[in-house]
Amino acid sequence: MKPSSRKLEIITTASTLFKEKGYSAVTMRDIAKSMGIKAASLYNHIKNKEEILTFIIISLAEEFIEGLDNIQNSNASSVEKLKQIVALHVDITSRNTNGMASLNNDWMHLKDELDRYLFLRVDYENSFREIIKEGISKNEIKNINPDIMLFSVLSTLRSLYVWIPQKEDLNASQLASNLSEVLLNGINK
Amino acid sequence: MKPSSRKLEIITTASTLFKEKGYSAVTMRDIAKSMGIKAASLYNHIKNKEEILTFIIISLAEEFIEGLDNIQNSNASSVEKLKQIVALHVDITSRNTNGMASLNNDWMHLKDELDRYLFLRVDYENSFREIIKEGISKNEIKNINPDIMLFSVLSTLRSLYVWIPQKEDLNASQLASNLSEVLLNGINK
DNA sequence: GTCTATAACACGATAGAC
DNA sequence: GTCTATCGTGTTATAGAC
Repeated sequence: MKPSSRKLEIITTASTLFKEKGYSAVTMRDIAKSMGIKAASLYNHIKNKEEILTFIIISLAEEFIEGLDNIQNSNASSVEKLKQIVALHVDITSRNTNGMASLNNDWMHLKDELDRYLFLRVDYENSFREIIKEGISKNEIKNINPDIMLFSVLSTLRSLYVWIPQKEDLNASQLASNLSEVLLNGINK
Repeated sequence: MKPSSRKLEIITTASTLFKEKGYSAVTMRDIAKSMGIKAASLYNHIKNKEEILTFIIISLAEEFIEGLDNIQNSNASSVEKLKQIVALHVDITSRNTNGMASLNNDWMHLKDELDRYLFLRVDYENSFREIIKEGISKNEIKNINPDIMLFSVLSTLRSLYVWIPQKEDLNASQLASNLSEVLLNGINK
């Protein structure tokens, strides 16, 4: 999908508002007011409110799937793959913190594309889990319940959108390497 | 605050719905329908919709503050304190996963008590950060940016409400000890 | 304590002028 | 491409009967 520039403007404006108040609490009038136009004018560029949310969420979800596929098909070690996943999340989130809020919190308001989103999410988690399991069997990663490790790491990565805007002094590669250290080796000395 | 049993019933019913769709997307009619009564009847027990959200969030926030105070004032080592914080989150979240969803996602819709909530949250994060810094100075914890460690651990703990209902086979103490291991010592072998 | 009825307003979306 | 005007519906909350 290649939206026109005006449509993109609507989407980015909406993303900012969705992050602040959540999809349901943001009205078409809110979005229009932020752009200095009337709500009715929005419908010359988009079909309805849902289309805005769908675009934000699905395009991000696809970016994650594509990134993980590339990592999975590389020859790197399991630990190296995990570091690349951390970098992937830092990269995508840095470029679109507002959209990441909707991906995390507003997906349940999807209609037409809800099933596809859920499929992509399960697919992503399964691939991630496989990399962890592969690391366990290759003796690179501790033999703890893989679900607990997946949950712990993924929870942190999914929360990056809250934290990155508050820490603009750290650049992406510094953040990714520090975060990899903490997630892989813990905080205990 | 000691709500009547009927009021508590409204609050727990609302919590379930708030977790599924978020505060803004849940109507008074939805809550009433779940209880088998009409929306107007709710107002015999509560002042308005906001009061429900306020009760859910503030009582949980106070529970966390009280728990962290107890941990902070103990004589345990820094690492031991961190393990106790993990157990605190597992405990509170296990007893009220629905309410934790609102605490995490719907706090911005508070009105009268928004400032107090924000104060409690900053207070909690500051106390948590102090325990980490104390651990660094006592050479118990790695000398990495404390904010990154705080963010990483707290993000995982705050996401427990999503995960605990899916893993009912693990009891609280097992989960807390496994999670402490992963958060403190990482997943790398 | 619950009901019906309704006030007062906000919502998403459309029609048609410019 | 934006506007004004408006439709049809959904929303919180209240009034008053039972």
